[in-house]
Amino acid sequence: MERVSSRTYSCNALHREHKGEEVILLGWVQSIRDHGGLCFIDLRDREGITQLVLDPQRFSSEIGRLKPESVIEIHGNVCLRPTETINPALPTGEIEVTVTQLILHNLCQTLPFPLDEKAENVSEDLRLTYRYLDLRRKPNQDRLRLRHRASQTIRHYLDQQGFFEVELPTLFKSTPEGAREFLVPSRLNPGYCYALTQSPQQYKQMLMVAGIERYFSFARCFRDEDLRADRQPEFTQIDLECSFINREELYALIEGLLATVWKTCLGITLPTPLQRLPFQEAMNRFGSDKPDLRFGIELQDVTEIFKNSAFQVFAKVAQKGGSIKVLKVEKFADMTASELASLEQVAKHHGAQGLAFIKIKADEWKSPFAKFLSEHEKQALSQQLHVQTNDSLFFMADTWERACNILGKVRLEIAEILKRRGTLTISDQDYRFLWVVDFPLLTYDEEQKKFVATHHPFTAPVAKDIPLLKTHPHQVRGQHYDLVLNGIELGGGSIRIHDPELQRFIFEHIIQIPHDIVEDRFGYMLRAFSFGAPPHGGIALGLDRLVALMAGTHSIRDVIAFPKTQKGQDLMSMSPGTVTAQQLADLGLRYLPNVPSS
RNA sequence: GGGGUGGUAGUUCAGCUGGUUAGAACGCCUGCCUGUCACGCAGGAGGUCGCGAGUUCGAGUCUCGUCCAUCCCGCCA
Repeated sequence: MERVSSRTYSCNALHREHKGEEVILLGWVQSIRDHGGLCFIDLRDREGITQLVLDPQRFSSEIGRLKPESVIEIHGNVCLRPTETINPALPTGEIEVTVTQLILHNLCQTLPFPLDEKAENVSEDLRLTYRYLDLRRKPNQDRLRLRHRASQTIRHYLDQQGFFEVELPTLFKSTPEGAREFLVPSRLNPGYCYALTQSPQQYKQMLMVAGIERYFSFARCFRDEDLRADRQPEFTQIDLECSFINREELYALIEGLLATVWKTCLGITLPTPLQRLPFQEAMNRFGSDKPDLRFGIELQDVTEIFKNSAFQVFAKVAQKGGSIKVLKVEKFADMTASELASLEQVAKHHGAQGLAFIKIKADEWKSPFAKFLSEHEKQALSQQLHVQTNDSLFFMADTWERACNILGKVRLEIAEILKRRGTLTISDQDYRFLWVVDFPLLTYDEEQKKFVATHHPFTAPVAKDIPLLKTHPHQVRGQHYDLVLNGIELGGGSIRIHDPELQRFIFEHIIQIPHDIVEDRFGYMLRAFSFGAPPHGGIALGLDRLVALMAGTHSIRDVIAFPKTQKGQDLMSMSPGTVTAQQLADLGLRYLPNVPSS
């Protein structure tokens, strides 16, 4: 292979002012158009495309071998194109480079899949196997470029705000309360394991005790759970923590961050401050703790109306302290059987027995349970929901939480249907941020028969609710906040507990972790909090999700250079891979007999 | 752990109630072509129908199992 010459321009740089210049370009062959007596090559690099013109006689051997996506170096002269052949679609469309020398640096084999727009339809596993090829495509290049720009903007902003970027360990210890973890056996400590950090939560709190005051990092986080389009086993969080901060200050800080990123990367001015919604209200109105506010169709509560209904399904729920929630969809009485079926499927998918509905027609209310509806109930519904002819109503009767949740999913599916019908338009460019606040500090776990932390056990209770901890723990609100955008949770955080006595009380008496286990896992934290711990709080934002939303894609795989499949594999490098018996022996490990090994 | 969808040429797909030699487009190969930029024209090669059983005179098509991918539920403090 010949030596690479110094590149004089990128493939997006040359214009008519460069006419006559001798240039050296390097890049990939995007396309070859050989006309017999004249040959064009589109040369592409990261920045753009330049058209090359070659004399096929002079370069016959090279052109004969050349294939798309080969890497070449050319020396040549910038020429103006004949006026009628200017390509206005190309920034370099006024010129072309007449090639005097062509060096083939790397020949490309026949591609396993096309790299043009058709690649969008190619199966993802094939594209992931050849990820280095898929990443050459402009949409993917643009997404990584956007991710870079967002990261740099965030770094700069946080630096301006007085944050230190500190790298924290990813080898930590197991904290089994949270997500399933990746374990890393310790060779030097046989029988002991590290766990890869689910988040650097405990370390960053220690930084606050250490007097760093303001910390951030792009934290790699690891969770060994089943994957989704918006979940990877390893992902990146914008992780930050501040001392001497209250919730209001933190909201303002993050709102400033988002506004800066949106302005810099998308050219969009975000209106701030962002909307806030208490958890209870979010559930009651949207059936979700991460509501999509780009459309209305809100839930309403009609429990009272059905307290004494002849419709036993509803009456029983109402009498037992459950809730009956309803969605009114205007001008939807003409829903098709398949539209109704898809809504029922969503409801059942999330654990409902069925989906009760009423179609409001001019002459009557059509519903499978119409015969149970009294005139009084109809009137009450009409009045409360402002029902009009051709509206449809969807009901869910269950515990408050389940009724809200399921109808919330139905609400999202209704939006999808209305979008398909063309009666609802939801733009990807419509960014509806909100803070969801006032979460309950504790959630009762039916399986474990005890309270668990709604978010994590370090979350501080709202100060005036602290007395309720002993008497009415479920009423205690946490100083937690979730940041939500268009129905997607971007992240969450809280003001933390910095009082060792309160922290110990919550560990041992509220979430009932035995004393010795508390000492083993969290003893160092409690000790640290007794050596002058500042009040502190923070947040972690999912960088992958953030960039995915900015890029207008719903899959975070699109904004991660080398994502893993749903089984957690990297199809390109074929990881995870097997290890030798010797490697296992070094760690003091052995697979069980039924596990295949190399 | 559970449910849905998909797997046919290099790629994307078609292939009807089971029935001759499994097709199309793009890509690939060969030849021709001096203004293309989705170049054009002519010709050609290319298939273990994911894998394994089964039903059948006969299976790409039906059944069962299995593998892979993907979407979702559980899970993700």
